[in-house]
Order: sequence, then C-alpha cells, then structure tokens
Amino acid sequence: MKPTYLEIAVPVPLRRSFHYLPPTNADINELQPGIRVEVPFGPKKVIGVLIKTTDTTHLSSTKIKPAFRLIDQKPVFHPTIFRLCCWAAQYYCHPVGEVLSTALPVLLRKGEPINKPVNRLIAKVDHANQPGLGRSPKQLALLEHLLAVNSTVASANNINADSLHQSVSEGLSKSMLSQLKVSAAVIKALVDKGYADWLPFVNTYTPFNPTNIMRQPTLTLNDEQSAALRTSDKPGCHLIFGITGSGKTEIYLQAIESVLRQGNQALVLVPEIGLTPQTVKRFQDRFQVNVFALHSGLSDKDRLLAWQQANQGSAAIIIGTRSAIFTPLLNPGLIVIDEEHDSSFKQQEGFRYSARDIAVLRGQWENIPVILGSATPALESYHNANNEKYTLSRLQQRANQASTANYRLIDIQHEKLDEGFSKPLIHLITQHLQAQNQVLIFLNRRGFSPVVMCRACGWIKNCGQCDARMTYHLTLNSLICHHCGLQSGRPPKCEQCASKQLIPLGVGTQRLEQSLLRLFPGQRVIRIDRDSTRRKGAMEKFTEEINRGEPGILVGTQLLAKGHHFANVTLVAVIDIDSGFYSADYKAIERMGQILLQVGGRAGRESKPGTVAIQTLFPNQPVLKILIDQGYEAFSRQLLNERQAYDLPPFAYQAIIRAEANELARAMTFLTHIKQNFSTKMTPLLLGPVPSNMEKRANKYRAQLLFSSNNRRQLQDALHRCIEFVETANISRGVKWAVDVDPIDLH
DNA sequence: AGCACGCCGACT
DNA sequence: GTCGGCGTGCTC
Repeated sequence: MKPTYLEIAVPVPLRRSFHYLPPTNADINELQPGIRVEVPFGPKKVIGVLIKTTDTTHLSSTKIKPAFRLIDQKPVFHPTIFRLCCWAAQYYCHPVGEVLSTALPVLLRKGEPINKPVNRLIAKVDHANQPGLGRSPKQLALLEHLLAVNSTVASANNINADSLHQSVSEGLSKSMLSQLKVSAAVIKALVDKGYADWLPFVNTYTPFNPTNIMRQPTLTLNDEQSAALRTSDKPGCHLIFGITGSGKTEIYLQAIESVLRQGNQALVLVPEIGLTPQTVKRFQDRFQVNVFALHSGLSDKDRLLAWQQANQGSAAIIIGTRSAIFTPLLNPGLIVIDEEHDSSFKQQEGFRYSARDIAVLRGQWENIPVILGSATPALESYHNANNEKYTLSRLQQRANQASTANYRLIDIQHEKLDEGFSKPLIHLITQHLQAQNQVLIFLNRRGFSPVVMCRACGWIKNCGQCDARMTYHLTLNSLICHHCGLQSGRPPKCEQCASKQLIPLGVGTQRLEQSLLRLFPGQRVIRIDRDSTRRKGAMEKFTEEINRGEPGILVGTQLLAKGHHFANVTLVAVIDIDSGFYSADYKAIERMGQILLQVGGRAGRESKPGTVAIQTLFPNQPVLKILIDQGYEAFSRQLLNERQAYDLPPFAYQAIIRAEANELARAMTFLTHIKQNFSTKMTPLLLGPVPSNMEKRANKYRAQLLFSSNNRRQLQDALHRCIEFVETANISRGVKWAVDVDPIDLH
C-alpha cells in the first residue's frame, strides 16, 4: 500500500501547506478534511487542520515527520465553513492556516476537545426518601433537586454559560450548583452518604423545539414592510433599503420568525458598535428561544459554548459582529446583515475579509436567504440590486408615523464662526432648547483642537512618528497623535522660535463642549466620543440620562450616529461636513452622505418633527444638494454615474499590495520590482506604486501598488502571480507587505 | 509569525 | 576572554 500523506494547514502566515505522515496508530477512516491535527513544526508543537490526504509528495522522505495525534474524530469544521475558508484564503490571498484559525473559537484553536467532559453531581438513588436525611433539610432539598431536574425547562433568555439550555436530567455542574447557592458542605455530606457522586458528563445539545417560540406577539406591518418581507423570504440576496425609523428590525424579526417555525436557525450580523444593545434586546424580548449575543465581553468558554450550540442546532439565533459569519449552523435558515454599509464588516488588517461578501456567498451555498439592511446602502450593494443580483425593497415611510427630518444648509462662507458655531446655528439651537427639546451636535473629530500653532512664526506641532499634526486634548492637557497614539505634554513654548504664543487652531468635540457651556450657560452638555465613553458602562449611563428627556445638548463624533435612538432630539447640527469634499479618497463622498443621513436619522423620532442643520462652505455643492433635495437613492445614482465614468468600483475590481519599511525607498523599490516583473501592461491595470496618503505612520514608511480590472478573474490571476513572485524572488528584505482585496480605503 | 543560528560590541 | 545585539532563513 502506498503511504498516505497529510496535507496540513498550519496557523502561520505562509501561503502553503505542509506534508506529514499520519500518526502511527491513526485510524484511516478518521482522516477526513477539517479535523485538527497536532504536529511538530520547527521546534514547536502546533495545531493544524487537515486539508486533504494525498499519495504523492515532492519532499524527500527524510524531511517528512509524522504528526503527533489527531485531535478530532469528526471534522471540527462544518463542510460549508471549511469550503468558505478555502475560498476566502484564495480570494483574499491569505494563508489558509490563518483563515481557518480565525474561523474557530479560541479554545478550539488551542486544541481543546469540542466536547470536554465536565464533572457533574449526579444522584445515585432513585428517590429522595433515604435514611439519614431527616435532620438535614438542605441535603434533602439538594437530592430532591438532583432527582427533579428532569422536568426543569431551561429559561431561554439567559445567555450565560453552561447553566441552562441542555437537559439537566443528568445532574448539576459546579457552576449550576453555585448558581443555586448550594454550599460545598451540603454537597460533600450528600456525597459522603453515598446518595450522589461526581461523574464526568459530556454536554450534548439537541436542536431547539420550534413550537411555542414566541414570547411577544408579532407587530402589524405596513404595506411596504409586508412587501419587503415577502420578497426576502426566498433563497438569494435581498437588499432592504429603508430610511431610519422605517421598521427594518421588525422585518428581520418576522423573517426570523418564519425561519424558526421551520426549525431553522438565523444568524444576524451587526456592526462593531457595542452590538447595538437595543437590537439584541428586541430579539430576546420577542422570541422564547436560545438567543446568543457574541459580544466582546464574552469569555472564551462562553464563546465556545455558543459555537457548540449553534453547531448542534440548539441555538436558534446568533447575533454577532464580523467574525460571527464563520459560526456553523446545523440547520441554517437565514442570514441578516444589519447596517450592511458599515465599514466594520471589512477587517482592516491581517486577513482582510468582508463578512458581508462572505455572507452572500454562504447564503448561496447553503441555499438560504441573506437580508442586507440599511438606510444608506453601500454603493456596491445598491448596484447589485439594480443589476438584479439582489432583490430590492424600499421602505420610505416611517413606521411610527413620525415625519421625516427637514434638512437645512447654513452657508458659512460669509459667517464669522464663534468656536465653530455660526450665528444662525446658535439661534437655531436656542430655539430648540427653549422649546424644551434636545439638540445633537455632530463633529467627527475628537480632542480639543487638531492643530497647535505658534502665532509668531507659524510653527506647528507634528507627530515625530507620523506625517500628521498632533491633536490637543484638554482633559489630559497634552497632545496626542490620533494615528499612532504618541502622547506628549503641552509644549511650553514654540520649538522653533521659543515664542510662548502657542494657539490651538480648529475645533474638536472637547472644544465644542466647552464653548457650548459658555454659549448656553446652565444647559446640560453631554459629550459622547471615544474618549468620554472608554470607561465600561459609560455609554449606557449617557444614553440613560439622555433618554430621561430633559432638555440639553449632546455633542459627539460618529459614535452618536450609530445604533442609538434619542427620542427627544429635534435638532441635529452638523458642524463640519466639508472635509468630505476635498479628500483624495473617492469613497469619502459616499461616507459623508452615509454619515449625514445616519446622524440626521437621530432627529425627530416619535411625534416631534426634526431638523438637520448643516454648516458648509459649499451650499451649492451639487452632490450635497442632490442628497438633501432628492435623497440617498438619487445621491447613490449620481455617485454610481461618476464611478462608472472613471472606471472605479463597483464597475472595476480592485486590490492593493501594501508595503511598509523603515525607509520609503525600500517600500517603493519592493513594489516597483513587483510591477516590473509583471509583463502584461494592459489588464489588469497596475497603478503606482505610490507612497500612501500618510507616507509615514508610527515610524514606518508606507507605499502601495493598486490593481484594477474589469475582470475579476484576471485581477485574481495577476495578484496570485505577483504573490508567487514575491515569495520566490528574494525582494522583501526589510519590507512588511500585505494584500488587500476589495479595499475600502485607499490610504 | 516564531524561533534558531550566527557573527560583531561592552562587560564580569 | 564571554553575553547578547538583532539580521537572515527555515519551518513538512
């Protein structure tokens, strides 16, 4: 018999697999792709994944080592997830070992068994009427509990560890006992009397029961919502383009409801902003099933538990951020991507995948519907809907009868600004406050001022490690670089001419907060940005205070635009929209439009009409006018026309090879080598290399080479050839390089 | 990515 | 004379 070799993906950034001999005592039937294998790798032991077995190898038999052991009997990867990972490794040009690794919960990555037996206290008698318990009420109660747990029905709303969901007829684990507040002494006494004992127990989960899934009744949908729900219930991808407040979540809920009724599971992806607590709560309030929210505070153990229950069909709904797209589902029924335009669905480092795009593919492979929802869809999604790759449902009414906000541009070309505020805006704010309403001030720039300048000679404090100015932070009385985190004290004098006249130029949220307190004495001002909400629970405290509804002013960055609803805000003021117009990045305008509508959507909920006031130097800017006069769809069409004219995505496919080094020349030379090696000049187009927008960042010089083509296949071929070249030709000394397919920012 | 091997400066 | 700096190269 020919020897069989194992082709193993090892979690290292190497774009190739490694051959091993099977462990000496391996059962040939267990060699299925997707099992974990512990192997020697250099001087270490690592956990790899079996890609496949093969009868041939290019290696001499002296080089091949035997694997230590097979960790799994059955593949730890659900077939679809395994296939998705292999596809993603290819598509995103990322080492397959690292891709597989990101798709697994941390504990499984480390080689934990999928089902680790846990010791449980189990009754050793079949009734509680035992001698010696008459004077021990607590022991008797415990024994009765151990015998009675059979009939216990797990509460569905609790998403904590192993205390529930499984049938508890087989005893109680340590954590369950401590939740029941049973003392160690009582347990010990019962064990000593021989009525109970600790035995290893393997958790298994059974698919949830699809009867009696509702906790709250379904709401009535309006015509638009009903149409959208009907459209979205078939396999395929469905875009729900609904203005803020149009009731997208209710459609998700009802789509999920019909999936659950068939005994199938739903996977919901949300942006990275605190998992939008209100959304999660609505799911848990509606359904009487296992809802797992994969938030950042979860322990590795809880994460594995959720993964297992999803994998075994007992979790009915899984809500998570980007990486949750790799959660296996026994009975997949639906994938929902909420706020699908959100950039957090694209990982921005390492394995740069788009969870949204992977979701669409996963839906195809599992033959289930995928619902993408947004008030401001990404241009590529809208484009796909226009091309009938996705269905499109529009929701243009606010479900709760609230009127839509009216937008108003404030021309500040001839206005003298008082710490960022124009006179008309101050007037408007005063009116809304006097009417006992709340006002939201939006500025996407934290800190006090983005520039500190010497009045005498014009010197500006720059970051020593980046090509960037340092931002002055009032609370710390120091300067911080927002790109690398470098912090330095406030300079006492100009470092060029020694003048003491150093002035902060420009406004950030801290400065707005301060001037609001001066302009509107006695008003409460709440600032919400990354600095003020860093503390755990701070955001919750703020939202609670805001929702009490007393008049006041909220000032903050885009944190304010995401996920939170403020019912009493009637005026949203946008301080500086103009930076979107002169950015070098062609996607800046799209993002500007999205953020304008998202933040505008915070105004005028409930019955109070809302106003959105926008300060701008360019009140006649055509795209801005289209957005405000005709809405986001007209705005999207306009941008798509421009993208088409310039052959930009979604009309072309792009990828970037990024390089960073200690000197710019090194990074540039590296990329030039790649380009020169690539003989075909026509397709795909190679642009650059060019230094990145911020050439120097955290003491590294960065450059990039852009690939652009109308043909995805050709783009992929070219990329793979270039990577092959980099890995064989010895040109990457001192250069850190990475591939970004479908980049969302071109910096 | 790790980790080892390997060849040149400041120390008991 | 050694300890250790991180440059380069390999991992089945």
